Amino acid sequence: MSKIENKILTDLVYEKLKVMIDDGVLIPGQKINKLELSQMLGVSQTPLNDALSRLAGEKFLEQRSRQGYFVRAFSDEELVALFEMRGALEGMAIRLCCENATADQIEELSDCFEGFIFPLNDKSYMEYVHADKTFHEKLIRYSGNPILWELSRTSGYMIKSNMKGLTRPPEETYPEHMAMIQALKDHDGDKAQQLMIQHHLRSRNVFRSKLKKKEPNIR
Amino acid sequence: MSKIENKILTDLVYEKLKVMIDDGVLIPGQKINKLELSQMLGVSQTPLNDALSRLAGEKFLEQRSRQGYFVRAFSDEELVALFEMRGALEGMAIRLCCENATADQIEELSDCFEGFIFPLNDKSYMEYVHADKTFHEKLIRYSGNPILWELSRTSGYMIKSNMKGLTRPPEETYPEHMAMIQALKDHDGDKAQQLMIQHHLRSRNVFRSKLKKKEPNIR
DNA sequence: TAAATGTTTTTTGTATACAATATCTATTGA
DNA sequence: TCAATAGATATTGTATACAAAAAACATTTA
Repeated sequence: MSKIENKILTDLVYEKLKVMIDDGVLIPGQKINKLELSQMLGVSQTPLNDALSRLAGEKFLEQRSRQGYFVRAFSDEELVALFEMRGALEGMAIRLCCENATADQIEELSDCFEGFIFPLNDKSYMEYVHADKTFHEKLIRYSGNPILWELSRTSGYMIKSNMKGLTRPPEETYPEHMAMIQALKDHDGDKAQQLMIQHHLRSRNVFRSKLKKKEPNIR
Repeated sequence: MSKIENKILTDLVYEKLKVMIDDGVLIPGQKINKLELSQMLGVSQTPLNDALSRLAGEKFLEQRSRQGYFVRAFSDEELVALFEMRGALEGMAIRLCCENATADQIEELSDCFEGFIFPLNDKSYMEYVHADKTFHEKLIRYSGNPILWELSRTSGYMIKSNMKGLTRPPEETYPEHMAMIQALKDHDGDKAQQLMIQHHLRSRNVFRSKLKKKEPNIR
């Protein structure tokens, strides 16, 4: 039997704000006007403050002394760092999946990318975006590591790096995903981890090359 | 010229609480009495609340609806997960060090474990504990990844897993550290990452074997 | 015009009050 | 003696008020 929900206002505000960030109602870099926002949500400033602090702890927001809260924006340099982090975490996740995931779960992961025929049309492109997201999410869930799972749901880092669309075209990433799925089926943790790390480092390189083009002008 | 500090009360409370958790004044599992604590610190409940929320976001505390805040305690299962996470993150850190760290920085990393002669006496054992901590910390700093660096300073996961003493004896970990340092000097990122992951997974196994001994009784 | 100064407005950060809820304690009945 | 209930106490969660600081605006001066 499911528990009766008896949530606290703070939690409701917290969840609402997270959705607002996810939906782009609150834009990266934007200043949060506490008074305005609390009136908009129909709550006092106290539960809003609590929610804002928590979101700052989770890196969705940034607090600047005496200036208030701002929606966290990631520089190109930080985006590079973000993909390195994801490579690390998801690399470990897929390794653990090789050890812990059931046959059914591996089947499910494999099914994510079933039936794509290239070149993709607009509809199947959208489906690929979705497949990509669920694949990486399920990997974490089936890794059996509760900390990774918690991080993926509550860390602004993980969620924000997942938000923007694809960084590389499906033609490029599809074979990489296939190779990972093969490694999963072979229960080859070392191989799978290597592949996942490479997968994310290649995405990182997209941002890093952007960065390098800028730098010379600054010097 | 250094800026004049004009910190907010919330931040001071936040930092104080972090020290209190680190020093064991606040014990894992313990309930936080807000009224008592606010009086102890000589502040009102508002800045305390903000600090508590932030610390919950960073996973130092846990908030249970209508019961308040508790110092976060990690089960054996979560400790296993924690070391898997550290393996992932520090594995990436050492890989990046192979790419980005300067010769001086690699020298500095190597120096951490200079001059240990086995068997260690009480004094040199303590020095080894310290060396271990600084080695892993510097790796993250010299990786050039600002997100990893931020995480290592503000994530309850990272800090808490670092708090307890050594999980394995120096005799066992010393050669592992030496191998990593060699890989660093060779700028062999793949190798270094592999070694680091194995290093932490072995520590994980210490907790995992504890877990397995318990399980059969539950069934 | 543009920079510097002074004034007003807005917004933050903090304290405090209070109602709702949980926890503890005492009492009753089996 | 123990469990169940009712009452008292403590603690949380929320609203509100207000001082201090920042931001915006207007005014003066070069």
